[in-house]
Amino acid sequence: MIQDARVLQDEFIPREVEHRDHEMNALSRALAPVTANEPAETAFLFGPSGAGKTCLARYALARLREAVIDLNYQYVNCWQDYTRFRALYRILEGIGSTADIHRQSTPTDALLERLATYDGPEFVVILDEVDQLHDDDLLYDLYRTVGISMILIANREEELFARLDNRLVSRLHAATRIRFEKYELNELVSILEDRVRWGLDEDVLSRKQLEWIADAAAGDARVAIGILRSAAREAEQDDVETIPDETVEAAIPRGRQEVKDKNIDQLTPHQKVLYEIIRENDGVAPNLLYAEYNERVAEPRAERTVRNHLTKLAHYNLIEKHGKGRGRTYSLV
DNA sequence: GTTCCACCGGAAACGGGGGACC
DNA sequence: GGTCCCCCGTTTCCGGTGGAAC
Repeated sequence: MIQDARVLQDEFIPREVEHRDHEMNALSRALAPVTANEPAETAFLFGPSGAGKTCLARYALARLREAVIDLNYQYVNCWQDYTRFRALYRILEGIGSTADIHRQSTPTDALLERLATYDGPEFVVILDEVDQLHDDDLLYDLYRTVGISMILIANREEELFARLDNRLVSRLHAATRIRFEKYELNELVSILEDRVRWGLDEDVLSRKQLEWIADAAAGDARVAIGILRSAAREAEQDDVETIPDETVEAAIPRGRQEVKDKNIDQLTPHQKVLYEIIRENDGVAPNLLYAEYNERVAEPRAERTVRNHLTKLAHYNLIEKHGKGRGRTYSLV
């Protein structure tokens, strides 16, 4: 059944990217100066999750590396590396320059200094989920650093610009901005067809079944591939030659849940308790939520910290905040 | 329409933990 | 071993907001 499981993984970079020609051309134009050993234009990729932003950025750099012998690049997920220090540390990893840096004693300025003295080949940094950076100074730092080009990725353009200060906004307005839309049904189907062709036995799924999966994924490629992965895994265990409808049907909620579970796994114990309370009490009000949290946890954190945790849960797309002020409630997505 | 106040989130301070240096 | 410095999760403080109550 499964010939190459890698193509069903989220991190997989395909040999060709479909339905993103316009976006790919725009990104390639922005990166083109690198081929002449010049810094690329800053590129800004916006759009909903599962629209192929990260995939396209990685793909474009992979293509670029085929054309340019000397090129360094580094991928930074600002959701995980959200402080200035951590993001800089990750960036320096891209040029193998972190051996003597200690996470709890080296000053951030020392990392900046090291980056400033970098004189290797052109260096492209992908900052994914850039709106999650706690300190926007990092973007200034990188703008000022010679020899570093940036690809910035975020979900919502307006939200990001709203919190940046004017100097940065004017610079970013000059950047190449590339907007991604959700995939259309037929686009998702053809993405799935490719994955089946590259990774599974021939004809294990009918066109109709792929349409079904694509429809359930609602424009999100990550969810679509998650469902496909779940169905293929199940069918492999059952040792069948084609995937029956029942397996596809069962894989739809499971595939969605897998995407969710990946996020839940990254939560801290306190965040997991909050998620659990909201799961059990849909539409819970803040005061009740805090009270219940205090009940369940041995050493509860302050309310302000809890609010930070809730913001995090909302950003992971695990919970939703409804209403404002006294009308605020929390529920699962 | 006005007042009240629960709630939010920014900013700054605090303190734990860990490495460097003497 | 003592002291200093640094990062970072957490806490404290507080002004702004908007729905509820009057």
